[in-house]
Amino acid sequence: MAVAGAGAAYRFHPHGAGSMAFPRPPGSGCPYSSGAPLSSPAFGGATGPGVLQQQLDVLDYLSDDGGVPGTVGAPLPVEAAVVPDVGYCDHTSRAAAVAASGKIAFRTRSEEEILDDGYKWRKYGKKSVKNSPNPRNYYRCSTEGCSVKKRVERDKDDANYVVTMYEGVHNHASPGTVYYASQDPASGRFFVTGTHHLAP
DNA sequence: CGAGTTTGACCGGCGC
DNA sequence: GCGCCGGTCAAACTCG
Repeated sequence: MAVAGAGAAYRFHPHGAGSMAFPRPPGSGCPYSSGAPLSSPAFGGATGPGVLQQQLDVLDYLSDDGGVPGTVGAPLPVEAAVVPDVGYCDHTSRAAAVAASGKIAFRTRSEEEILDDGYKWRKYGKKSVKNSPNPRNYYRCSTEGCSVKKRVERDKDDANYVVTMYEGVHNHASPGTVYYASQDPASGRFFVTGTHHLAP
């Protein structure tokens, strides 16, 4: 896919989508590779003003039905459920389907299982699942009227990674967290280079 | 005391 | 039809 090379940054804004025109037709090109929202040059690992460097340093796009890594996909982890413009850097129909369904999964290298994505989540269940030694945790957006859910579990192959699956689209504004990511041209994987918590 | 978490029970979907 | 499994519910519990 036509993604800019190392250091090219993706800027994800929870409210940046403007309208909720979702989804954009696949194949219309990656809005990020064309430059628009990610013209922020402060990336490539640099921590710009207001950017909080966090421990999330690796992202892996996963499918929504089993977490098969490797597909170069939406570089949008946390904001995926918020910004409909997710998944368009992935030109596979599968990823488009994932985006269209409001489901997205990704893998994050983090010590923390709960990533601060700007929303408030309420845990409603925990279950150990087959084929994984780690339990899966179930969360619901605690905002009244919002039915977005997410599942969080440790990667069965590498406990250093947390697999998060979002389902649904928030119907409300979030306190706001902007995620910055860039892609490693060698591996094709996306890296979170920083986050920016917006003022409420 | 209210909000959030824990945890066992329950339910529905799916494969055999 | 049956059993397994993932997802959800809800009562009890914890914490601030």
